[in-house]
Amino acid sequence: MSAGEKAEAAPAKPPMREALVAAAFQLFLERGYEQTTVDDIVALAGVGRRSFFRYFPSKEDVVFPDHERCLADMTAFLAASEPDAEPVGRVCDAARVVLRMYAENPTFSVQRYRLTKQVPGLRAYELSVVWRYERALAEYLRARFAARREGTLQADVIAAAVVAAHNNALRSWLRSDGRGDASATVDHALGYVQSAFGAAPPRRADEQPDDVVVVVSRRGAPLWRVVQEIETTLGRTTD
Amino acid sequence: MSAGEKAEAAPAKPPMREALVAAAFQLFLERGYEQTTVDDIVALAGVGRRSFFRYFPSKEDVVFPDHERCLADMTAFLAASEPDAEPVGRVCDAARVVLRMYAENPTFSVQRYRLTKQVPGLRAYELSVVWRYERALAEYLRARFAARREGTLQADVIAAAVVAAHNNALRSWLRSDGRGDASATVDHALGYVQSAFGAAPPRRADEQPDDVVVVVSRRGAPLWRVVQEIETTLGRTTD
DNA sequence: GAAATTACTGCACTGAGTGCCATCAGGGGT
DNA sequence: ACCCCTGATGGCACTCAGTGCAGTAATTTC
Repeated sequence: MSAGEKAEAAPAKPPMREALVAAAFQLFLERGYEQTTVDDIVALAGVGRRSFFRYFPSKEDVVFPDHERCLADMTAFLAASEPDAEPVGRVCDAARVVLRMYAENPTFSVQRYRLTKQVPGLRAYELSVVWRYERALAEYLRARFAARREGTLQADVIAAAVVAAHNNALRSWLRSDGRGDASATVDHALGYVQSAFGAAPPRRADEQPDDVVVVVSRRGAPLWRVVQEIETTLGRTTD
Repeated sequence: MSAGEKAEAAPAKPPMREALVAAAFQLFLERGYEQTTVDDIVALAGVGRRSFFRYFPSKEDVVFPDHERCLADMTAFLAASEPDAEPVGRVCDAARVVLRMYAENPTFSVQRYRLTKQVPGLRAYELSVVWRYERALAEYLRARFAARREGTLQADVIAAAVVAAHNNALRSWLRSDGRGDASATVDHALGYVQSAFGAAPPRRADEQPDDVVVVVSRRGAPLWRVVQEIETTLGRTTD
């Protein structure tokens, strides 16, 4: 109302949207999500109730105001991939696009994390948001794996693993109130996925592609230990 | 519906619950989920509206009437694991517990699949159901991986991969109207996950624990191929 | 300056979900 | 038989999210 903003930076971005988000979070933080009605929000923002649902299809959407744009960004990022790019590494980079969105507003992301952590309805909504990211990754991988026999299976599994690793790192960062290094955390988590699915981290041109690795194992050790050994042996060479 | 079961197996299961599910699905199938109100359902079932919400906390829950029990079954299955069981194989078996629930009622599962596929609200609800399964698997793995450095990360990623593989196989089976072999499909999908994360099939006691295995690999091959090679070399000895 | 387009508001309505109380069945105990 | 207690049910009124429709103000366009 009283803010005399000059309309020049954003291409006619409606300030009402931001006002609604601000009013909503103010109320959510001071009395909780479920104790806040949409009428409360629009009353604080000084707008009509109908306008709220013009900008946000549901009450939950106001908690994730930028995910629609972020999903579009990620999809565009994947669509802009070079056709010979390494697929697993590419979807890992796509996950980093999402992480950047979170890292841009640490305080907002932490507030939202606390909210979604304790409101079951918001957790469920977040799942549907994350699911759309996962589907976008899986669709990209399916297209790239079309030639493989188990292409869609591998695509779905790898997409799920990438999202899980991303979320694990993201939550760990959010739990630290956004103080740690988000990029490093997520890089590490995605490195694990890449090592598991053999997305060979891009090998330098000067390396010998025909190197031979010899692994010796007692059969008494569980297989997963052997595999871990091999993973570190093979994976560490370039990391 | 017409089966005149003697009340001896189940401990006094309320028939009202079944009646509500039957009435709900009848209406959902003939006019669609969103075109059916709770009042319609209770009118057809001949019960009071309040009773519906006594048995199902929300309208969505009537579509997944047995998932609560199934989740309890799966949790119990994991809790009953022997402490030295191979963790990844164990969560794969837990996923098979869920699959069995679907396979018990193929026609019902297929009907529900068609419904959830085209109703966004139900898809979102299914995500929250699946998420609880995934969390149960992840919690089990976290406990088993407590000693590892990256235990929680590995647990989350593996749980997500198992769920993704299970869902991929399950959907493939549902898309075939429940005609194919659900177990074989899911076994194959879970085999991929096990090969990626190195879950060893249980080894017999009469084997030599001190055998030595040598694996040779060109570095040019993707890691997952190497892992597959190792898995067959080590795993085939007992399977 | 009129017309058209757009952004916003108000109002009434549907439908999900909840709290409260009345009712009715069965089971013991006396 | 009687009463009491408990648990399952039904009925009602209420809140609140979300929608359709109509009306109004602001901005653009000719």
